[in-house]
Amino acid sequence: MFQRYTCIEEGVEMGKSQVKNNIRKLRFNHDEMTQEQLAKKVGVTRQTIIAMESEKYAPSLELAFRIARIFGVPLEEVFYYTPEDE
Amino acid sequence: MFQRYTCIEEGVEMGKSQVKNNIRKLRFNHDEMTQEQLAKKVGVTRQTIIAMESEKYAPSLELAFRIARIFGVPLEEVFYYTPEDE
DNA sequence: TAAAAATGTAAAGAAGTATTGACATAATGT
DNA sequence: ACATTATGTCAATACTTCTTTACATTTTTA
Repeated sequence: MFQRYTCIEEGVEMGKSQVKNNIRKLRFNHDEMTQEQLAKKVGVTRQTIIAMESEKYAPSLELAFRIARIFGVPLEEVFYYTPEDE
Repeated sequence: MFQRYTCIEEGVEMGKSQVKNNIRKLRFNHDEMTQEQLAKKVGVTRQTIIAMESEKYAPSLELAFRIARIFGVPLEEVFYYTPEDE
Protein backbone atom coordinates (compact mmCIF):
# COMPACT_ATOMS: atom_id res chain seq x y z
CA MET A 1 0.00 0.00 0.00
CA PHE A 2 0.54 3.66 -0.02
CA GLN A 3 -0.49 5.70 -2.03
CA ARG A 4 -1.61 8.50 -4.25
CA TYR A 5 -0.53 11.19 -1.77
CA THR A 6 2.93 12.25 -0.85
CA CYS A 7 3.04 11.66 2.84
CA ILE A 8 5.86 13.03 4.86
CA GLU A 9 7.02 11.86 8.26
CA GLU A 10 4.77 13.69 10.62
CA GLY A 11 1.45 15.19 9.79
CA VAL A 12 -0.63 14.83 6.74
CA GLU A 13 0.89 16.27 3.62
CA MET A 14 -1.73 17.68 1.31
CA GLY A 15 -1.66 16.52 -2.24
CA LYS A 16 -1.98 19.40 -4.65
CA SER A 17 -4.88 18.96 -6.94
CA GLN A 18 -4.68 18.48 -10.65
CA VAL A 19 -7.10 21.27 -11.24
CA LYS A 20 -5.50 24.61 -11.81
CA ASN A 21 -7.05 28.04 -11.98
CA ASN A 22 -6.68 31.66 -13.01
CA ILE A 23 -8.37 33.21 -10.06
CA ARG A 24 -5.52 35.50 -9.24
CA LYS A 25 -5.30 36.85 -12.79
CA LEU A 26 -9.03 37.25 -12.98
CA ARG A 27 -9.08 39.22 -9.74
CA PHE A 28 -6.55 41.67 -11.10
CA ASN A 29 -8.38 41.98 -14.38
CA HIS A 30 -11.44 42.84 -12.43
CA ASP A 31 -10.44 46.12 -10.91
CA GLU A 32 -7.84 44.51 -8.66
CA MET A 33 -10.49 42.83 -6.62
CA THR A 34 -9.02 41.72 -3.29
CA GLN A 35 -9.22 38.20 -1.91
CA GLU A 36 -11.53 39.54 0.74
CA GLN A 37 -13.91 41.08 -1.80
CA LEU A 38 -14.01 37.95 -3.91
CA ALA A 39 -14.57 35.83 -0.83
CA LYS A 40 -17.52 37.95 0.16
CA LYS A 41 -19.02 37.94 -3.34
CA VAL A 42 -18.95 34.17 -3.66
CA GLY A 43 -19.87 33.57 -0.04
CA VAL A 44 -16.80 31.89 1.38
CA THR A 45 -14.01 32.94 3.69
CA ARG A 46 -10.76 34.49 2.60
CA GLN A 47 -8.98 31.31 3.63
CA THR A 48 -10.84 29.42 0.97
CA ILE A 49 -9.72 31.86 -1.71
CA ILE A 50 -6.13 31.62 -0.51
CA ALA A 51 -6.24 27.83 -0.56
CA MET A 52 -7.56 27.83 -4.10
CA GLU A 53 -5.11 30.41 -5.41
CA SER A 54 -2.21 28.53 -3.90
CA GLU A 55 -3.77 25.35 -5.25
CA LYS A 56 -3.80 23.55 -1.96
CA TYR A 57 -7.07 22.11 -3.10
CA ALA A 58 -9.67 22.50 -5.79
CA PRO A 59 -13.03 23.99 -4.90
CA SER A 60 -16.27 22.09 -4.96
CA LEU A 61 -18.05 22.12 -8.29
CA GLU A 62 -20.69 24.43 -6.91
CA LEU A 63 -18.16 26.95 -5.67
CA ALA A 64 -16.35 26.77 -9.00
CA PHE A 65 -19.59 27.75 -10.74
CA ARG A 66 -20.15 30.65 -8.35
CA ILE A 67 -16.65 31.99 -8.95
CA ALA A 68 -16.94 31.77 -12.73
CA ARG A 69 -20.23 33.57 -12.47
CA ILE A 70 -18.71 36.45 -10.54
CA PHE A 71 -16.10 36.95 -13.22
CA GLY A 72 -18.70 36.52 -15.93
CA VAL A 73 -16.86 33.79 -17.76
CA PRO A 74 -17.49 30.10 -18.35
CA LEU A 75 -16.18 27.74 -15.71
CA GLU A 76 -13.52 26.34 -17.97
CA GLU A 77 -12.03 29.77 -18.37
CA VAL A 78 -11.30 29.85 -14.66
CA PHE A 79 -10.46 26.22 -13.97
CA TYR A 80 -8.71 23.64 -16.08
CA TYR A 81 -7.80 20.04 -15.60
CA THR A 82 -4.19 18.94 -15.93
CA PRO A 83 -4.08 15.18 -15.54
CA GLU A 84 -0.70 13.57 -14.94
CA ASP A 85 0.50 16.98 -13.84
CA GLU A 86 2.46 18.66 -16.55
CA MET B 1 -37.11 31.25 6.20
CA PHE B 2 -36.47 27.85 5.24
CA GLN B 3 -34.07 27.01 3.74
CA ARG B 4 -32.15 25.33 1.15
CA TYR B 5 -31.94 22.14 3.20
CA THR B 6 -34.82 19.97 4.13
CA CYS B 7 -34.03 19.00 7.66
CA ILE B 8 -36.01 16.29 9.26
CA GLU B 9 -36.40 15.44 12.92
CA GLU B 10 -33.76 12.88 13.58
CA GLY B 11 -30.59 12.37 11.69
CA VAL B 12 -28.98 14.58 9.17
CA GLU B 13 -30.97 15.06 6.03
CA MET B 14 -28.76 15.62 3.01
CA GLY B 15 -29.42 18.74 1.03
CA LYS B 16 -29.60 18.22 -2.67
CA SER B 17 -27.06 20.28 -4.45
CA GLN B 18 -27.80 23.13 -6.79
CA VAL B 19 -25.66 21.59 -9.43
CA LYS B 20 -27.55 19.38 -11.83
CA ASN B 21 -26.24 17.02 -14.46
CA ASN B 22 -26.98 14.97 -17.55
CA ILE B 23 -24.95 11.95 -16.66
CA ARG B 24 -27.77 9.52 -17.15
CA LYS B 25 -28.62 10.84 -20.59
CA LEU B 26 -24.99 10.89 -21.57
CA ARG B 27 -24.54 7.28 -20.50
CA PHE B 28 -27.38 6.19 -22.71
CA ASN B 29 -26.12 8.21 -25.62
CA HIS B 30 -22.84 6.46 -25.24
CA ASP B 31 -23.78 2.95 -26.12
CA GLU B 32 -25.89 2.52 -22.98
CA MET B 33 -22.86 2.61 -20.79
CA THR B 34 -23.75 1.15 -17.40
CA GLN B 35 -23.13 2.89 -14.09
CA GLU B 36 -20.52 0.26 -13.39
CA GLN B 37 -18.66 0.94 -16.62
CA LEU B 38 -18.70 4.68 -16.13
CA ALA B 39 -17.54 4.27 -12.55
CA LYS B 40 -14.62 2.20 -13.68
CA LYS B 41 -13.68 4.59 -16.48
CA VAL B 42 -13.59 7.63 -14.21
CA GLY B 43 -12.08 5.74 -11.31
CA VAL B 44 -14.78 5.89 -8.66
CA THR B 45 -17.24 3.41 -7.24
CA ARG B 46 -20.72 2.77 -8.53
CA GLN B 47 -22.11 4.38 -5.38
CA THR B 48 -20.60 7.66 -6.40
CA ILE B 49 -22.26 7.52 -9.80
CA ILE B 50 -25.59 6.70 -8.21
CA ALA B 51 -25.26 9.59 -5.77
CA MET B 52 -24.51 12.00 -8.59
CA GLU B 53 -27.29 10.79 -10.87
CA SER B 54 -29.80 11.03 -8.07
CA GLU B 55 -28.28 14.40 -7.22
CA LYS B 56 -27.62 13.59 -3.62
CA TYR B 57 -24.46 15.57 -4.04
CA ALA B 58 -22.34 17.21 -6.66
CA PRO B 59 -18.97 15.70 -7.49
CA SER B 60 -15.68 17.39 -6.80
CA LEU B 61 -14.45 19.66 -9.56
CA GLU B 62 -11.79 17.18 -10.49
CA LEU B 63 -14.23 14.31 -10.82
CA ALA B 64 -16.51 16.54 -12.87
CA PHE B 65 -13.66 17.14 -15.31
CA ARG B 66 -12.91 13.44 -15.55
CA ILE B 67 -16.53 12.62 -16.31
CA ALA B 68 -16.83 15.29 -18.98
CA ARG B 69 -13.64 13.98 -20.52
CA ILE B 70 -15.02 10.44 -20.75
CA PHE B 71 -18.04 11.68 -22.65
CA GLY B 72 -15.87 13.92 -24.77
CA VAL B 73 -17.79 17.09 -24.02
CA PRO B 74 -17.06 20.28 -22.11
CA LEU B 75 -17.79 20.22 -18.42
CA GLU B 76 -20.69 22.61 -18.75
CA GLU B 77 -22.42 20.23 -21.06
CA VAL B 78 -22.57 17.67 -18.28
CA PHE B 79 -23.08 19.88 -15.24
CA TYR B 80 -24.98 23.10 -14.81
CA TYR B 81 -25.58 25.43 -11.93
CA THR B 82 -29.13 26.27 -10.90
CA PRO B 83 -28.96 28.82 -8.12
CA GLU B 84 -32.11 29.45 -6.12
CA ASP B 85 -33.34 26.14 -7.42
CA GLU B 86 -35.47 26.57 -10.49
C1' DT C 1 8.67 55.46 8.40
C1' DA C 2 4.63 54.36 10.55
C1' DA C 3 -0.13 52.98 9.95
C1' DA C 4 -3.28 50.49 7.22
C1' DA C 5 -4.51 47.16 3.95
C1' DA C 6 -3.61 42.92 1.61
C1' DT C 7 -1.70 38.55 1.66
C1' DG C 8 0.20 34.35 3.97
C1' DT C 9 0.39 30.40 7.49
C1' DA C 10 -1.32 27.17 10.84
C1' DA C 11 -4.39 24.20 13.17
C1' DA C 12 -8.76 22.34 14.93
C1' DG C 13 -13.20 21.13 13.72
C1' DA C 14 -17.59 21.19 10.75
C1' DA C 15 -19.57 20.04 6.44
C1' DG C 16 -19.54 17.76 2.15
C1' DT C 17 -17.86 14.01 -0.98
C1' DA C 18 -16.33 9.18 -1.84
C1' DT C 19 -15.60 4.22 -0.44
C1' DT C 20 -16.91 -0.23 1.27
C1' DG C 21 -19.96 -3.91 1.96
C1' DA C 22 -24.26 -5.99 2.28
C1' DC C 23 -28.61 -6.57 0.68
C1' DA C 24 -33.18 -5.21 -2.15
C1' DT C 25 -35.62 -4.46 -6.37
C1' DA C 26 -36.14 -4.01 -11.39
C1' DA C 27 -35.12 -5.32 -16.08
C1' DT C 28 -33.28 -8.54 -19.63
C1' DG C 29 -32.45 -12.72 -21.55
C1' DT C 30 -32.85 -18.01 -21.94
C1' DA D 1 -39.64 -19.52 -14.18
C1' DC D 2 -34.92 -18.84 -13.38
C1' DA D 3 -30.46 -16.72 -13.73
C1' DT D 4 -28.07 -12.68 -14.77
C1' DT D 5 -27.20 -7.97 -15.10
C1' DA D 6 -28.30 -3.30 -13.84
C1' DT D 7 -29.98 -0.23 -10.58
C1' DG D 8 -31.31 1.35 -5.83
C1' DT D 9 -30.83 1.85 -0.61
C1' DC D 10 -28.69 1.95 3.89
C1' DA D 11 -25.07 2.76 7.00
C1' DA D 12 -20.40 3.18 8.68
C1' DT D 13 -16.10 5.10 7.73
C1' DA D 14 -12.43 7.71 5.31
C1' DC D 15 -11.01 11.58 2.87
C1' DT D 16 -11.46 16.42 1.02
C1' DT D 17 -13.17 20.99 1.27
C1' DC D 18 -14.47 24.90 4.00
C1' DT D 19 -14.80 27.71 8.34
C1' DT D 20 -13.02 29.92 12.30
C1' DT D 21 -9.62 32.14 14.99
C1' DA D 22 -5.39 34.02 15.61
C1' DC D 23 -1.18 35.79 14.28
C1' DA D 24 2.90 36.80 10.78
C1' DT D 25 4.66 39.01 6.71
C1' DT D 26 4.47 41.95 2.65
C1' DT D 27 2.71 45.96 0.10
C1' DT D 28 0.56 50.34 -0.20
C1' DT D 29 -0.34 54.82 1.15
C1' DA D 30 -0.33 58.90 4.10
